[in-house]
Formats: sequence, C-alpha cells, structure tokens
Amino acid sequence: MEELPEYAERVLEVVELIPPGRVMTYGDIAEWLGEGGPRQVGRVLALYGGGVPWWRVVRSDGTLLPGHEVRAVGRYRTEGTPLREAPRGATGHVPRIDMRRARWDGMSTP
DNA sequence: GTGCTGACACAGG
DNA sequence: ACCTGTGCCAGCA
Repeated sequence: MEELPEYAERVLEVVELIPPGRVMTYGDIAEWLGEGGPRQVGRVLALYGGGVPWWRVVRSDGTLLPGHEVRAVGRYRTEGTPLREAPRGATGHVPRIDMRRARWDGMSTP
C-alpha cells in the first residue's frame, strides 16, 4: 500500500478532477489547494503523477513538458483540448495550449 | 547549517 | 518568439 503524503494526495485528487479538454497550471493547483507552491505541485507529479492525467497540468504559458510533448499532444487531440496550432507547415514545431480557452479554474464542475 | 536542484511564475531585454 | 535573471518552496548531499 502506498503511504503518500497528504499533500501529494490532495494534488493528485485535484488533477483527477480536471475535466477532459481542460488544463490547469501548477500555480493554479497550488493556489486552489491554498498551500505550497507551483514547484511543490511539480515535484508531486514528478514522483506520483503516473496514475493521474498529468498531461492536463501545464505551465502558465501553455508550454508542454519537455520530453513528453508528443504523448501529451496526442491526448489533447483526442480530448479536444484547445491548441494553438503552428502556422501551416511549421515542421518540428510543437503546438501549445490555448490557455485562454483551456484553462480550468475549478469552478465549473464537469 | 549551507548550498544546489527542480514536471514553476514573472519581468526585462 | 526566445533567453536570462530573480523569487518561491521543499527535498537532498
């Protein structure tokens, strides 16, 4: 059985609450919990994020996790997450999240 | 105790 | 749009 710190459990719980097609930033989660900071949230996901939709947690500017961009973009296309598509034909360029539309404040429940 | 590191955020150039 | 520096908080050598 896992002995997760309570803070980690809270973070994971919030991440699981994020509806498909939406995203939250590390800072938003920290603020939503009212405790810790973005870096702590990031650390929790790095350690225990394997069981939650980690791709729905992005940086405030909408950039994806280094090394996991391809996997994440696959999910976004499947879930219909608003992306800022690169201008036609820009090969090698990874799309970023359209934060203005995709950001979820946690208010409207799915 | 001291210092570096990290799945971050923000401001400036 | 990209890179750099500074601030923040916790973990680790």
